[in-house]
Amino acid sequence: MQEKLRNHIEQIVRLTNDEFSFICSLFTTKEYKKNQFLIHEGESVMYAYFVVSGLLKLTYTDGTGKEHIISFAMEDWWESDFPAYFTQTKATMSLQCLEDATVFCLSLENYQKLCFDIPKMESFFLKKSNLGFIGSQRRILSLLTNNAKERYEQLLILYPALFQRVSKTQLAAYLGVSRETLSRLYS
Amino acid sequence: MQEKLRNHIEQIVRLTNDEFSFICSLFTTKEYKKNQFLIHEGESVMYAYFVVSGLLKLTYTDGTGKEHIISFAMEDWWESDFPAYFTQTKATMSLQCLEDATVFCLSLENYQKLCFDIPKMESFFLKKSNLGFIGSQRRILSLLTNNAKERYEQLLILYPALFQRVSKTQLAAYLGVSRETLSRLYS
DNA sequence: CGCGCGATTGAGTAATTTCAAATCTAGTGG
DNA sequence: CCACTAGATTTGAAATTACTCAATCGCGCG
Repeated sequence: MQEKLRNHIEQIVRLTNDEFSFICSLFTTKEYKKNQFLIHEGESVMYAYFVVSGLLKLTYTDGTGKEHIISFAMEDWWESDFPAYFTQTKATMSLQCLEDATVFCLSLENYQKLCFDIPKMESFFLKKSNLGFIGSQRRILSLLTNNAKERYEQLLILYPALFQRVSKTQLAAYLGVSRETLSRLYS
Repeated sequence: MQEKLRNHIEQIVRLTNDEFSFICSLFTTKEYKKNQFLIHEGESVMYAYFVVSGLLKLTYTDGTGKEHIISFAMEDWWESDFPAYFTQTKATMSLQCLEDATVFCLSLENYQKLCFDIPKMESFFLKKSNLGFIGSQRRILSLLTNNAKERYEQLLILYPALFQRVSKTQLAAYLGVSRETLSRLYS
């Protein structure tokens, strides 16, 4: 199972067996059931998570109680409430399972140790972070530029797998429209 | 003038004089006048820019000719069409001066050299990238959660300086509403 | 003075939301 | 095999919000 993480990292930097053993020693493994929370709004954020299997959603609940989905996290994705993780403050978002999931957990302390002890891992995280930033900008652009229907179709092209796995209600919360409007779109 | 860059970097990592001299040797300086383009859609993206002074906007023009502002870049900000910069492909965005500007230019080659030769700079860029990612996520959340009026007020709180420097038309293009709608908001 | 640019206002139109009701679907137990 | 239920999805209709297009206003500058 650790091999999944290794393959993932080695798509960007090469690792020796010793290095990878060390890396593994800094992660713990956890299993969650559908609907369980990995991060609960208002509580401390202990870990960043690497998703081995399953599907998560990162959400924010606004003042009126409406839930918005900042991102989905599937296999091979990293996810956390990063603002809270990096600053060690309370979560403003929640991270919850849409399917049973297995994740590797990395504490901030171990993240820093990883960066410090294995410079290659710092390169790895830098690349990942840049890609994450670029992805977020693409999403901003999509929200600014496209209407709900176009956003829906873009998402369908970008992540076709999602449509088998999440309800339209969840997709609507990601796209930023009401589920009724989304339902009326594909006519 | 280089001191601005040094201060900026040293807010995150400490530098020796030698290190900083080397860093400086990898940047070139350029001056632009208001309305000039640093990056033009469809052309190659040679540099990432550190803004010494002035104000830039990163824009995307959609199929109907409407311009959307992905971000403003003021003093001490890094900006580029990063997707095109990192992959050395043609720009899909444009970077243009809203005010006369002085920038330091960093080629991708020199960026990589910087990361490779001075690991501290890799740490610096990782931290910056994480902050950029977090900022983008905040913006996504704001677009999903808040209506135009709330977004306007948040922006006002976050970057009060912008309001002295940018026309309402530009602000509207950033907030994702028409300038007429923005005009009607603050009643 | 008059031009040009940005900001504002008005009126009609289009898109989206909200709330409520109806329909569909998968799983359960009889 | 069928009835039943919970959850998700769809539909309807009214209300709200934002957009477009056009006209007007305000101001600085040659």
